Amino acid sequence: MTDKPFVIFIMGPTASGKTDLAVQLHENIDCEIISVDSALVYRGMDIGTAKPDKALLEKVPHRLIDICDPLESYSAARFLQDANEAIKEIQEKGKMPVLVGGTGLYFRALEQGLAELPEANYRIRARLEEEGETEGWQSLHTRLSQIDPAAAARINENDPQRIQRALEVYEITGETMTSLLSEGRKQAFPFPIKKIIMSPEDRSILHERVKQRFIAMLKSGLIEEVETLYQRGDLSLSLPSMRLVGYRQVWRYLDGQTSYEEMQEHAIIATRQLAKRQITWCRSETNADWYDPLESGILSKILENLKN
RNA sequence: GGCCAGGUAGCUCAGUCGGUAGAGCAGAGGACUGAAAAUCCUCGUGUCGGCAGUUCGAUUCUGUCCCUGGCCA
Repeated sequence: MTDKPFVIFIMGPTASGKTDLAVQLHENIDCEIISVDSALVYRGMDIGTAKPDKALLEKVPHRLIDICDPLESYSAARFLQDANEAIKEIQEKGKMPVLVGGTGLYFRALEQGLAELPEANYRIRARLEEEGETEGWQSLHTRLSQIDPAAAARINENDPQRIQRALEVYEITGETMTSLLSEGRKQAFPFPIKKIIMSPEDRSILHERVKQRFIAMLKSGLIEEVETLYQRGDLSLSLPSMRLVGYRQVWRYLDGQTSYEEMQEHAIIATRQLAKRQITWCRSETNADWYDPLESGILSKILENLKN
């Protein structure tokens, strides 16, 4: 429909109807879909991540779904590489890439690039983790403030994950995170982007959808899905995959730490909070067109919009 | 019907030896560079169940009524 190789981003909170829109676009324009969602990459985690079902994926393939085992951890950097590759392939076929998902960091990494930082080193992380547990994270924060005062000022002393990362970067490279970041982001996105944000105007509607969706997940066998993962024996709550909204709560329930009712309530709450964070991320997007999924005739508006 | 324990923020509760009250959770806003569905930060006025009494002053003490739970009939 156009000669310019632009791409479409469809962003928005969980349960907002992003996937439906992507599928509708697929029916109307010559495009292929790339998932931008850190949760959909894991194999065997279908119900709890509200992944499009097999039949739909058959009809409308999504890239970057089911690409790693729950034992692995995916990352923004891997996404950047995978997504760029997928975009290239799709464009070579003369089609338009449509990227749809809820992971703000991945969209931003793709659009603006990432700085040249070292990749995670799990040996160092494990050691820092242990030091954090025994000495207290405040103590590691103090250590960071001696190495990289600017990073320590930016990172809250209660934020173990970022303290750990900043120390890790220094241990691997001998350079501070601040100085590496100051060199700037590499490989910014070379194509024009059409950003579409799907988000209900009325938050309470999103809350209700989240609740109904989780109840439906339980009915379709979420407990059994998590039980299969639980019984593998090699997974644990410390893994990113098992910390996902819903999985974490069901895992604790299977572990006997919470009742069924608590599990359900906590999972719904965690999903609401996720949606809120995703909306916060969307608000900081520039040049985005916002649509309310409850509004009628969105598709034709968007198709019209894409012509310009 | 009698006795006992309660009625304080959306929820669970703390507290005020009488000077109109604060935690956790929820919720809202924000941050975000190889874990991001992660990890953090900020934000607390509510007829202290109703009415009356004592008092300069009552959410706090007294009386009474209403409601909830428990025990006894």
